Parts: sequence; structure tokens; C-alpha cells
Amino acid sequence: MKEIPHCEEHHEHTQVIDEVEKILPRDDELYDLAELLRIFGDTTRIRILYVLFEKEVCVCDIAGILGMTLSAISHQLRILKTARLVKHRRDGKTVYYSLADDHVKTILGMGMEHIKENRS
Amino acid sequence: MKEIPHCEEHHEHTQVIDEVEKILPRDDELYDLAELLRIFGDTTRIRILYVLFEKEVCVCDIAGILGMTLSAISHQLRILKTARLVKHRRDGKTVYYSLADDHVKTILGMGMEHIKENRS
DNA sequence: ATAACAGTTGAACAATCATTCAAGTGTTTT
DNA sequence: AAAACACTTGAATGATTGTTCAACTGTTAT
Repeated sequence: MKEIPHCEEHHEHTQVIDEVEKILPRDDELYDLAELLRIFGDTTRIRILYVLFEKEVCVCDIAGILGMTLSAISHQLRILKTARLVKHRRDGKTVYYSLADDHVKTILGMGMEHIKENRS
Repeated sequence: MKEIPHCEEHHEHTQVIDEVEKILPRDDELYDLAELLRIFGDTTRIRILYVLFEKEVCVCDIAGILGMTLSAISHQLRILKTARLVKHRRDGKTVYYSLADDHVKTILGMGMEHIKENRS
């Protein structure tokens, strides 16, 4: 049973709620945003993206560079592809992947800045 | 049993590997980065951060605004606090939380841009 | 046609995670 | 000193997730 709390006055709730609801993204945007950002929360996917920063690479080379199986990489590439973070093109037997977006670099860059500023 | 693949020549592996290994972050950085970015992959934590964009708020108000229990919010705030994304200060019985970092806005902003550009 | 290569995909499994519940701080009021 | 308030915390639970395995699709070479 979920009881939503409301602390005693002097934080004037209703006013805060009114202000905040104006800037809170809509539920569907929020869901899409979380789904997108969750993608960056995995070391394998981050490493794939770093590889693609350098150049267009085939699946087999990514697997080789990261020391993982084709299947594992392919699954992760599908996730990146669905989120439109990477593109692919086929050339014979080989499928080449590349970055689809520059936001990727900004997001990873900001993240990296943050952890470097907060070293213990 | 994991067999690491290596496709036939003409992608000249060793050269690619050499180039990429120069820009791949170290393992510990990579782990920290993934751990940080994973935090942004949850709607509750994103909504908390959006609330804190506006003003310093107490735990009870966040719970009220988001329609969730104190406990749930407190657990998420601990995660945000550990990652140094939010700060807190105590004033009597009340604990106030606020943003600790501007990277947060950039990361969420980039994410939002991406999903808005990729609406179907 | 057949075999080999490059990659994809679905099911299964262990691991991780967000929320709930119940019990615990710390602070203020009575 | 006791009760009330504003949180915090640990354990439990259901849901989600990353990797593996095995089977599959395309493409090229024999």
C-alpha cells in the first residue's frame, strides 16, 4: 500500500508542484529518455562506441578488438541500432557499423569529465 | 566456451587494434563511466533531477511531486548522492537536496535532443 | 549445389535493479 | 522523557538485463 507523503506546511507544496510540473517532461518523453540513456550504462556498449569514434568497423573486428563473441557484440549492436546511435551498411558478407550521431560524443564526454573531476 | 572471432584478412586487424587501443579508456575509467551513465537510465532518477533543476527541495516534497513513497525516493537519492550528482544539507528535521553538477543538464539535454530528432 | 564465412536471432540463465515493507536514525515539540 | 516528524536503511521480491548457446539467414567461393 503506497501512501504518498506530504510534510508540514512552510514548503508550500502546491506552489512547488505547479512550478515543477511545467518543466517536467511528458511521460512518454521521459520513458524514451531513460531508455536512451540506459544504453550508455554498459561497458560493452561504451567500448563499441569508442571503437566507432575512430572508424567504420565490421562486427567481427569489434568482437576481435574487445575480445568477445560475435553474438554478444551483435546483440549490443542491435540495441545501439534501434536507438539510432549507429548505422550499418552491408558489403558482401561483411556488415560495417559506424556512428549515426554526434550526441554520443557529447554524452560520453560529459560523463568522462564528471568522473575525472570526482576522483577520490 | 568463448571463441574470439577473427575474420579473414583485408580488414588488417592488428592495425585497427593498435589505433583503437590508444583511445579506449582504461578499464577502471570505463567501469566508472558506465556506472555513472547507468544512473541516468531510470525515469524516477531523471524526474528527481528535473525537479532539482528548479530549486533545492526536501525529500518529502520530491516524493509528493512524483507521487512516490519517501523510501523509494530516499533510495534513489542515495544513488545520486554517491555519484556526486546531488548535494544535501540538513535543516532541523528536514533534509534538502540540490544539484551538485552542471554536467547533468548537458547529459539530459543531449539525450532529449536525440530523441526529439528521432521521432518516428 | 555445397560448403564456408559473416552476422543475426530466440531461448535460457545468472546477475543486477527498483520498489516495498518494516525497523531504524536524528531532530524537534510537548 | 515521550511522541511525532523527516528521513534512512536492510532484506525481500518481481522485473529487467547481458551473455551464452544453438540454430538460423545472407553472401561468396568452390
